[in-house]
Amino acid sequence: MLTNARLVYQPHDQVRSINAALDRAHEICETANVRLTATREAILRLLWQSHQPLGAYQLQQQLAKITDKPVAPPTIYRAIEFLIDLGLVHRIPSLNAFIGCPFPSSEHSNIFLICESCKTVAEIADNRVNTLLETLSDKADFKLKSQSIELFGLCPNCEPGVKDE
Amino acid sequence: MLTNARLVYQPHDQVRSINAALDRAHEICETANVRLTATREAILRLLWQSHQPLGAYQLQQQLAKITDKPVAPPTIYRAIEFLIDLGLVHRIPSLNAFIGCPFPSSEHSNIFLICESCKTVAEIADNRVNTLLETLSDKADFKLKSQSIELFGLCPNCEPGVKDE
DNA sequence: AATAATTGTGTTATATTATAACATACTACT
DNA sequence: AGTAGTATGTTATAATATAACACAATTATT
Repeated sequence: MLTNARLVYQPHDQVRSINAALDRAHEICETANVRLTATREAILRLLWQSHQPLGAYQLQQQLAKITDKPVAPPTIYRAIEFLIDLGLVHRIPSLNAFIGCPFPSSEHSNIFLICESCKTVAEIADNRVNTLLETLSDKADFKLKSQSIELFGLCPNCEPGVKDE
Repeated sequence: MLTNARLVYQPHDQVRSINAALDRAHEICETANVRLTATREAILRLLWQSHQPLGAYQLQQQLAKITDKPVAPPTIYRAIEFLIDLGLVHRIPSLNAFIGCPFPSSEHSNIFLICESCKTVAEIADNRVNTLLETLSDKADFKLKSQSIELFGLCPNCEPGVKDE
């Protein structure tokens, strides 16, 4: 099981992990022979900085603060689409919002743990889930291509009494 | 495994199954002591008639054809909310659309098989998925409450060559 | 280096989905 | 019939997303 749950739920060295992730993103773009432009990188950084998923218009506002050159929705959506295609960002359909992917290289289908209280989203990838869903799809004669799995509940920081070990 | 895949993917006696389902819906409402009004029933019927999920504004259009008394969006959304609360209808977040639930009494979490070609949606409920997702949530110290599982791919009618047995 | 081809962004307008707020009507109970 | 609760009507608008076309930047080609 691959997950960023610990990172998301506990304090850690954000700056370092984001810089490492951005380096990784640049590599990925170089390999794919596409450009991680300033706008795209800025949006990716904003998404990685936030453990809450951000909507397109929230990204627009936050960008405006940084660059003081306001950017219109189409640009935001185009950048998001670009990042999603590379697997660097995911869309959370039930929230109409986007979140940075912590392990972009993985081909696993991703499972999102969405905290209904603090809105934090952690991510899990697990092969058994994929296998099981494949099996079920087969039984229904359904040719599975991709999937979106969203789990709603309470993260350890919001679930009272359980956190201490 | 509980599923309506066969019903959805193959021709069958629609009228009869819808009437049976509507009877069932009336029972459920009576038990819950709530009212299945004309508008609510009409929307439920439309959703059950369609194997494709319908958006709120599609429902509005279709209602207009039947009743020639046009209904505004808030009414549509209110009816949908009512039906969702009773478990008679589900929202498909990635499509911003709604679909009738074939086995409303079940407490199982539902898995949607969304055909990317014909947009037909079948539904599966399977306990092993629930169990597995529970286990994974536990490991991440996440208190699971509900879930949305959407599978994208091709239904047997759209997947070339596979259908015949 | 100049030009063409490709890719990315700006800009305007608008489509699509969803809800807020308040008024009116309907239903069930006493 | 009167009243409380529930449901719908109505108007306006919020929030999310995209179409269409112009312009700019980057890369490739000669």
